[in-house]
Amino acid sequence: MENLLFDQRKEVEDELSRGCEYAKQLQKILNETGEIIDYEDPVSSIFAEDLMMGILRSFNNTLLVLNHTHIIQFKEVSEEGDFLKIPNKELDGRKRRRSSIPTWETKTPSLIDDGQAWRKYGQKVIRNAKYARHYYRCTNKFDQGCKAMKQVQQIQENPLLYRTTYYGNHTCRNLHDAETIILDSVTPSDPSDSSILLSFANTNSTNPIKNPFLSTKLQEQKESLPGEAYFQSGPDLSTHAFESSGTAGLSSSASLDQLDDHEDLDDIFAAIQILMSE
DNA sequence: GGCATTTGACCATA
DNA sequence: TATGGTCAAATGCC
Ligand SMILES: [Zn+2]
Repeated sequence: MENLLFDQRKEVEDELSRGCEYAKQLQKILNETGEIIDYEDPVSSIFAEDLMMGILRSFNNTLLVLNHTHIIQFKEVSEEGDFLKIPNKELDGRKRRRSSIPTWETKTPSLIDDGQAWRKYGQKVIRNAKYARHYYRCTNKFDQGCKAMKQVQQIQENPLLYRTTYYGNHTCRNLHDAETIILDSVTPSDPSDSSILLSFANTNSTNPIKNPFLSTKLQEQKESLPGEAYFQSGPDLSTHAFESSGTAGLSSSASLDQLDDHEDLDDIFAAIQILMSE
């Protein structure tokens, strides 16, 4: 028992350290000090995206270890074809990107507050699907022109499972309390001191981080998405989830040509530019 | 009043 | 023309 806790703690610490490293590197890239990113250079593009995925994955894994009742699978959505494709016509301008390629999706046994402000704008019964699909857009769509969207759909009952598909990235900022995530630049001094130096500074001290999947708070849904946010999972299940989520790893060797169609990078860089211009 | 959700109508696309 | 995505009026919540 004691050992198990110890092992888990080790895993948690490793994941946190890794996430911290990713975040630091990413911060280095995004830092106000320089426009290091060459927006035309696909290599640095991939690098930035990989770092982001690394961060998310590390925090995800941490969550799995800490609370194995949550099973979250990340799926990096490359153009696997399962999804709606961009109309193959000559792009007819860069404006109307109706249904574009999702940036990523997760499957969770419960609805998760990803820390963003979403506004529901539709709900649709999907043919051949048992459960309706729910459409959300960022609350700041109009005041800040944020194009982030997501769709949530229950995909099975027992075990309860929801799929959340994200489209685009947030270009909005939380004006009121700009929740800037500032990584403590202090070097991880003493490894024997088990306190991991992953500190997030925050202008206001109420809510530490608004990071997807760190919060376990259940919200939304009243009637349509049946509540019953209750589930159980055996220990093996969580272990499996942990392994499977680790399989992907960082693949910065992803073929470059694949990314050509990856318009979503535009959105990422739009967000970065906004971040840097402030 | 100001914002969020609900829900049928409307629209774009294949 | 069927399906999925979005709009917007009605409604609800604080
Ligand atoms: Zn946003």
